[in-house]
Amino acid sequence: MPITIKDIAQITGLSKSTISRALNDNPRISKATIEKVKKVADELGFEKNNNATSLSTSKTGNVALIYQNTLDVDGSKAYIDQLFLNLRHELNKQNLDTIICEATEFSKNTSNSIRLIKQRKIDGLLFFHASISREDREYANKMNIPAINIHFKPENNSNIDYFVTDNEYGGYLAGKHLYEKGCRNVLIISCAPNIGQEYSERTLGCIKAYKEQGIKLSEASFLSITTSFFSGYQFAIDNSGFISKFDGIFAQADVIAAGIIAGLKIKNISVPNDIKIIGFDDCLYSTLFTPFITTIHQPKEEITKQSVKRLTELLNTNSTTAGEFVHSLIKPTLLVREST
Amino acid sequence: MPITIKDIAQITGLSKSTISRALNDNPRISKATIEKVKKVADELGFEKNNNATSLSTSKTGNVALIYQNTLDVDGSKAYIDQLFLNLRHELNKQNLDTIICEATEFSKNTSNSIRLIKQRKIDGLLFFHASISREDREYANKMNIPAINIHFKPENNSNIDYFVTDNEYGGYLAGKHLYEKGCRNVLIISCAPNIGQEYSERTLGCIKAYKEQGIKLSEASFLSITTSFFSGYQFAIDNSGFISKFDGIFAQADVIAAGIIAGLKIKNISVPNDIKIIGFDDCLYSTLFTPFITTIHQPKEEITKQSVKRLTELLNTNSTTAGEFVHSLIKPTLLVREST
DNA sequence: GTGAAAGCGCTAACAG
DNA sequence: CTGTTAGCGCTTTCAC
Repeated sequence: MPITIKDIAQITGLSKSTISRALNDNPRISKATIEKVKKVADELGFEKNNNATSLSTSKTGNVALIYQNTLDVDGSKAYIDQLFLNLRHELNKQNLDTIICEATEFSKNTSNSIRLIKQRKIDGLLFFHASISREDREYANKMNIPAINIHFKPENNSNIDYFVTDNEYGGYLAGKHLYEKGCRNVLIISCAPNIGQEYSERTLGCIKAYKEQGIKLSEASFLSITTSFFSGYQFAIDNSGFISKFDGIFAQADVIAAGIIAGLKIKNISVPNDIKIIGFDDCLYSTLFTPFITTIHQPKEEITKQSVKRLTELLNTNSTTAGEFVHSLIKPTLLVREST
Repeated sequence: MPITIKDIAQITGLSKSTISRALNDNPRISKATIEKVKKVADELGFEKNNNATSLSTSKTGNVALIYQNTLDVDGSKAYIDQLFLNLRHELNKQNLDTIICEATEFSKNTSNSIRLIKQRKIDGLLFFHASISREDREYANKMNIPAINIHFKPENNSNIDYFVTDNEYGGYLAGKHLYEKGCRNVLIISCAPNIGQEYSERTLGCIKAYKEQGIKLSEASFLSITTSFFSGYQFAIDNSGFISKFDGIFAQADVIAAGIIAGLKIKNISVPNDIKIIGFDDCLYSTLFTPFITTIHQPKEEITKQSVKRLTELLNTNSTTAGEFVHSLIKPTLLVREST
């Protein structure tokens, strides 16, 4: 029923191999033949059977997007789905289809990425995951399947490419901005849990910015709360006295910043008049209400663009990542709105 | 390099076909042989080359999840990603991998689902889409590829299975609840745009509930705003006078309900004391702050469970949907919180 | 510049 | 219960 190169061969009076070559723009085939073949193929609405192609070339045109089983779509990770959307769009532009999959098979507790490689369902891997197992990475390397970490720096930096936000620089930008807005006594609110050190790096950056100005931030002003709107809200209400001793807050997630602002409103503490606050992420929470939140924009466009570029390069040149891993920290940017 | 059934054949001294049969639990093979073969396969970490299997069986073990190119992940569709997460999890349980893909290829403006079918990359289709083209549906039917619409009722109901929230019933539940809470003068806020009629159905249900009580809601109290937090917020602030003539609001999306409550707070109108408000969806917006929002819970668990069940049935029995389409309206439930 | 034939790794008659 | 053989639809030597 579905149409094959054999059909095209019969119609054009050429052989199957010529059809195959023509469709692949093989230079040994004459322009005229190529055009003729493609014309017939188009008219018939022909598409190659991908399984047959994959069987002989070992290339599927698919990449896997692997995410954590525990992925929290609400709350802290509000911006992830935009990243995914971007990513699939970029991949599609490169004629790649995306198989999206949890890291492990729950029932058997076995690795989905290893399975996909073994089944020859994919050509490459994109890990959106803070703690990929060593086995997964090593198997991909061994099998010559390009693998890239996006957004999360893997706990063991060594043997995988990654494209990740430069969190320390983001923290630095936040600190510098608060300083420039006149804040001299800053409260730093990190998020828990701190997988992949991203939050401590943000803290570090902020400290650095103040150090440059000769100000040493006190350890007493670093704390950490759960990454949710409500925990920020409740924190502000319960600790308004403590908070009002500061003139600036660096909340390391917009969702927390939004919660805190809402809580402070209840306590009649005005942002940015009484206290300034800067968030991190640039996700939906930063523009829920007024004041819109000044924040550090995660460079998700750059992350997707660069990682897809790297991936397609590796796929096209058939080269391994092994031996020359790209570890890229991508600089986020300051986005000034109303809360500072 | 990768291991094949040929290797297993050599090791066990059996033929390739016996290995193939044993791995597929063919009843003609003895228990003993099956066990032996599987043991060796396990020890070698063998997985079948899916391309080879697909080529001979025409089954890939993949399904496509097709979504609208314009999918808005923030705002109105906050609960979609939970649905997707659920869906992939259910599919994975059935040993199906998910290829996730936009409906059309932007550059060529051509259908991705038709391409995937032609390329033999998938066995079935899940459309998360309000307006699938006729061509897509018809091609799937013609090629005997099961296709199912989830969440959205297709504009032309006829020739595709669907599993969709019973929106009219949801509206009815909302109306009934407001009535029981004493509201006699209700404002209905629909969302724009109203693709797939879902919002007008919610309105209809609410009207019906009041009609049962002998109350005719006035057309003057039906309006429609953009589906975003801020538009709800601004609406409330700009129209607090108008709003306070009512004792209840049915906001047909939680995100709007949340925005309205925030706006009313600014105007010192208290929810639920001065006015009661019920939302729709049960997404992250309904528990951002106090008062937590009473809402209609979209039955996403049931939608995913039922549609995956139907899909796997069709895949396993190799039957067509054609001629006996399942059109399922799944009842949402009332979730009473603090705003009513 | 094009064709014949073998092969990718499985499955499925057919045979015994 | 197991083996032999052909075939799925492409690609790719090798030949001309």
